[in-house]
Amino acid sequence: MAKVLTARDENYSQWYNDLVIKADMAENSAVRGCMVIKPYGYSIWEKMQAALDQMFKDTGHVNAYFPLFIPKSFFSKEADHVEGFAKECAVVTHYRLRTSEKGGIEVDPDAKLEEELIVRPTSETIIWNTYRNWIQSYRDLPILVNQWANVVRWEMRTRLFLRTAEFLWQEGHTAHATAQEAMAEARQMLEVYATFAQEWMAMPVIKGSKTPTERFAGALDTFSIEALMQDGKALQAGTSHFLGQNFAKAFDVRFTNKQGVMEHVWASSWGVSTRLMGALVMTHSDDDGLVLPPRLAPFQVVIVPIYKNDEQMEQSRAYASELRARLAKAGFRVKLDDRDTHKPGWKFAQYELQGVPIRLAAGPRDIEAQTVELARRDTREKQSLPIEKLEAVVAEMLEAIQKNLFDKALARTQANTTRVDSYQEFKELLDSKGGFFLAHWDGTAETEKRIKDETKATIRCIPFDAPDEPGQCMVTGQPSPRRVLIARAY
RNA sequence: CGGGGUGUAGCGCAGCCCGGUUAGCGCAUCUGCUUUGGGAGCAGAGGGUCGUAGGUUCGAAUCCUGCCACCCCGACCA
Repeated sequence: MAKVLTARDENYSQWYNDLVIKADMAENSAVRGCMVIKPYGYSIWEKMQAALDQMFKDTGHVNAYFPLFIPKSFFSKEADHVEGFAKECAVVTHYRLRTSEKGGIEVDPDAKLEEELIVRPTSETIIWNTYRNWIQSYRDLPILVNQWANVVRWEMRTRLFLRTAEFLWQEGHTAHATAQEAMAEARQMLEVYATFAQEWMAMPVIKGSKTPTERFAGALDTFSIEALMQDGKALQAGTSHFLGQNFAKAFDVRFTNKQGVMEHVWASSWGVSTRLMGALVMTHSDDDGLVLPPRLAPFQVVIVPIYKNDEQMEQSRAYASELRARLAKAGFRVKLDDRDTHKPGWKFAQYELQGVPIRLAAGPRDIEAQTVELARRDTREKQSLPIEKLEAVVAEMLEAIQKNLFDKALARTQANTTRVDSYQEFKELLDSKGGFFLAHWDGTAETEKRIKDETKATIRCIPFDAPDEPGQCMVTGQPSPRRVLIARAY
């Protein structure tokens, strides 16, 4: 088969770029740093959205929508927050164009905005400014709102899905009467993300707390799920934040508690973005293309009819069409590709590139024997299946694929997680093997910075499940209560 | 923003150093015939302001200057 992708071990990032484009997920647009998400890619994103949205609803959240534009003054109200985002904000300064004397159009200098508007890089400020009007009493709490939206962060260097100037995401913003409640919310939503990553994306993750330097701008505590990609680099797949009373104080959001005392509200926020698409690609796919977990695949099964002439074409199409109807009726997402404009071999390769979990092929031999050829994407196994077993085998196999993908990714993550006790050993293994490292750290920002400057690796998180294990910092020898997760990251 | 590179058909490239017929190749597209169980073959066809503006020259894709765009490597980041 003709290779259309760069092999992973030849050039991993080239492989990723090729794959996203060849699988028809997304492409670069006329706007620098912004991508076009194509229908196939968007369909995967819709599957993610649907699953997450249901999980949000199941945990008591409701959706709302806040403006794309944020008055500049809002940003300056929370010092850490403004500093965190100032360098990557797009700003709207004018509201009108006019015809230029030289032909074409130009910005009308007379249409300058009184107050410039920031295109949201995140919505804490506009939302907390709004919450002020919604909250007077403890009876108004909690507020559990999520929004699905686009945000803009003017990045220097971009990559499809992994880092784009504009991206799609959801951001949850909650308001609570107590710190405990807000913290519990942040922790709960991280669990939701971990469950989604593992059960839907088949992507194992490590849950933990960020160090103070890696914290979200304006948060008191940031939690994340970290996944290990096939090239040995970590990817932060979701975050939640305990915001304390920072935004409530900045926007003067207070409530009267049960004792009749005025208090500032406690907050959390949490989000995942289209970056999950990149994580999905880099977790399971191979040199022949995308490999999708069945629960997120736009099509779980694709059927390709085989024929040599018009008569056979009609027969194979009818046969395949029946199979399609049976599978659809059984509740599977199934596509019949009976186009006569492409040959079977081309279709096989294309659907492998697009990661369809199961492919069925049916031709004269199958009609004769009442069978169908079934091929599974993850293991490349093929078998001839009597059609009476179709629904049962497909159901079983989709579950097997979903499980196999997770098991393989988990085994890979575990095999590439190394406990190290010396800084020298860490540096050597980081270059030769990569992956996650569990090491002792003295808890200081200085040591953290030194590791980052010298190795480009960062402390990804302090894992929740790290056991108490007193030791000595691998860099300074100072005491450390437990190991932290370190890796080079996207 | 620093360093490097590239702009030629929808995509990928050659041609440029050393200026000179009608700018070429692969893939893709279109037509016809043969094909169709792993990315088909043959024959034919269409498609170009050579990034852009100026300059040098009898003559510029080719030489010179400015500008623009994009890519790669750094610093920053979900």
